[in-house]
Amino acid sequence: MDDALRQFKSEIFQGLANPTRIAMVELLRDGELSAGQLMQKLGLEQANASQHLAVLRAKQIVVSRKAGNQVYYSIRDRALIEVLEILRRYFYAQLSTTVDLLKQAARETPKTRASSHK
Amino acid sequence: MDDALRQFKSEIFQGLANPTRIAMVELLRDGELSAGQLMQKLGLEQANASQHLAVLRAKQIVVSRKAGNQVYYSIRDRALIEVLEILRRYFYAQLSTTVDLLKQAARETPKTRASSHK
DNA sequence: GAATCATATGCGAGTATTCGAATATAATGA
DNA sequence: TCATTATATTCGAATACTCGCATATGATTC
Repeated sequence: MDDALRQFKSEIFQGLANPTRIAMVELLRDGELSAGQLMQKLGLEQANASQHLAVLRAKQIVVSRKAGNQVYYSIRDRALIEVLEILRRYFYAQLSTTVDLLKQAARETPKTRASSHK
Repeated sequence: MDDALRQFKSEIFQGLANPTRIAMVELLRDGELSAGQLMQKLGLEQANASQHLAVLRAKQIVVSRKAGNQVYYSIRDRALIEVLEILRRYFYAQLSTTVDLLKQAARETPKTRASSHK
């Protein structure tokens, strides 16, 4: 039954494993938006936006609500926002580590900058 | 520069978008393990384990430490454990919602169980 | 009903992932 | 040096993803 959980997690991750879809989820952070609004805000082809939304739906990341002519999307669970937030902090932690390493490398080999790493 | 962050996030997600790799990260939760230990605990082909570990390395999810003959892996940042933990809670929340829906459906159509949802 | 707007789906090409089998490398010990 | 152990890399086939283009569906308005 643990397998089911890992399967579930990996599908969530797969759903989020694309920058466009992450942008969509981030835009939905503060409330629902229609497919058209998402498409416009992200400058996507209509079909492409719809395909990405289909993935997010399939992976249970968003839910959709039909209102007349259009379809409104919202995040199914705030937990996912929390996940993105953790990764944001992680990113900056990583970033400063990297910057520190670069600074250190620069100090150790001050003559040439950018000593190509293979 | 927000694009870079989304790119980064999506790569992390891509790295975790596979049940085997999730299992690896979970096994590393309590400390480092060698490639061989991971392979054995998960019953993987040696090459396959190594490939998955390469992905986890490439996506900056784990770090490796060589000790003599073998290579020990550990999680680069506890944040990732936290992410998995959030998804675990999310999973059970989803699960009970689903169970509730099924119970409700069963109550509404008590004669036949499993009215195939297409 | 016809025209239109919002969204979804199907198709095909290009690219990326995943796996097992085979091979390569690197450290250890005889 | 040779053999052995631990790990990594390469290759090829199968599968999956992503995109643009074309087409389909569904609601609204005339």
